[in-house]
Amino acid sequence: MAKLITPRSEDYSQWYNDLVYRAGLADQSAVRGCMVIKPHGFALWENMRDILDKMFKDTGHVNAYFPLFVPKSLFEAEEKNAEGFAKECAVVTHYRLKTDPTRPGKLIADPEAKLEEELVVRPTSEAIIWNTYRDWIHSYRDLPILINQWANVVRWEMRTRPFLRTAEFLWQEGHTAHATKAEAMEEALKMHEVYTRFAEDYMAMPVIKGAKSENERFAGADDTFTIEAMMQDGKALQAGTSHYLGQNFAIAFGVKYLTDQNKEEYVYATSWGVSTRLIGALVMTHSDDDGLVLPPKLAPLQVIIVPIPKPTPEIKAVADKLIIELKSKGIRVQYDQDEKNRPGFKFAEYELKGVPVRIGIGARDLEQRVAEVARRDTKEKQSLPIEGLADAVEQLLQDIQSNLFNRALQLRSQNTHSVDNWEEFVDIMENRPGFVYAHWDGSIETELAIKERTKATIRCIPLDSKEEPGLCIFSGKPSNKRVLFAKAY
RNA sequence: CGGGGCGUAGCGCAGUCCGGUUAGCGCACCUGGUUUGGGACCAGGGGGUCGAGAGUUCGAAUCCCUCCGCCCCGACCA
Repeated sequence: MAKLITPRSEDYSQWYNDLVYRAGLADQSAVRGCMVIKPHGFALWENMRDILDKMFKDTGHVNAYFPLFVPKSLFEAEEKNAEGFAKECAVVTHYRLKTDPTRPGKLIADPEAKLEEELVVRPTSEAIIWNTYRDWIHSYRDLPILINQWANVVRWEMRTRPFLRTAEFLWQEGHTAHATKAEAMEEALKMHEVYTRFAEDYMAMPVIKGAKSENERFAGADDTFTIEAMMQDGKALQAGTSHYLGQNFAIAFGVKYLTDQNKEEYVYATSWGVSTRLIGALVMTHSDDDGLVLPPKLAPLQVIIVPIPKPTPEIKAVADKLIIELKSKGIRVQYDQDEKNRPGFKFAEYELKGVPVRIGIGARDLEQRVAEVARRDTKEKQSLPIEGLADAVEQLLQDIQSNLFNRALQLRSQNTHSVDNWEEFVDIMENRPGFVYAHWDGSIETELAIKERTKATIRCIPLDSKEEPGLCIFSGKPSNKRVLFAKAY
């Protein structure tokens, strides 16, 4: 049978594309830049969404929903935000179609039905939300407001890649309002921490926590906190951001409240989001040439039981009992009843889909009361007694989860360097992409010059980076700490 | 928007340069049979406005013109 997936070593980005389509995560759509998220991909997103949603609720947030369309006049209110997103906005100009008088059967936007005010399809919702918050907030007693929304947004990108960058994507966006700067900053950092925990504990994806440089900051934010992950090709992927917005939006939309001293003050804001991009991150962190490798905590299906060579009543009886035990432990498991395909085909198929554990049961196994247990991450197989198998599988799933994290962490360490001279910096970026900790003089000019020459950008100023006197890798000017450089997705 | 590539069955492709019966192959699909511990085999079968439009010609997947779409690389970006 022909190889379905381009090997990573041959062409990493083709490998990624092949995988996304072959594993049934997504399909191309009739709309340029937009994809169809197929059931397997959406199941992953649902698992992510459910876990994140619980984490948000546990930190005091509630969900709401705001409109897809933003009147242009609102959109332009916060200037930096508007400017930052303006060049990638889809705009609704008409509200009706009519048949084309010159081409029968064809439709045109009805020139009589031009909108008086054009509507921007939200690239993010700060504008519409802060316009609403103005009406909701009058007193310190109305604060804080801790709202999240699950939504789609549109950013008209020139070049798109499935999950990593699409014109329309699904995400969540938290928008909070606070009485004080300290409280808003605390919120921004708290959600940054939530994202970190989600990435590391659930996605098994180690991340570097840091602040964005001014140049890379969210348009309209005073501070942007990011989690940056390393993909298998050594490139960085921004996996989630949390913004301290200061009073920028409050001022732009006139959102003021009275303090307990009856003094009028502007509100402080945060916003934070992660998107379906995380699915791309997941794929590029763990998967291999045989297909997806999914962390058990997020895998739509955690255990598949394959009868060998095909279903029999005897195997089914054993499988049914095992399924009851596994399900009672909250494990997502299925028994493959299909008679058409042979075991080898099924093995390949479940590996492609990333199912963490496969249990093979055949007549030989039944005689000895054992089953063949195969783990997706290492491809190791072992024969284990059916007695107590559920416990062993539960343990194995945990092992896989932590092995994936450790493996990713190891890959990151191997490709992370501390660099003090420009030649070495250039050599790494050109020949063995990875994370580079280097001194930077803090200026935008230097940052842009480095990007120009090497394509590497400052991914973040790590929160835990130590004060350490040094000289800027590019300008030679003094610097007091290292920042994280990498080529980025 | 620049540079490259590609549109022929659900998918992957050959055929196009040099026009010529009924447009072909692999995978997938359907039927029957034999198989079955790592992507089975045999036999039979279904499926095509050859991206669209216009043109040249006795005759166009093939030549000319126009248009549309997609993919990759670059600029932009979560």
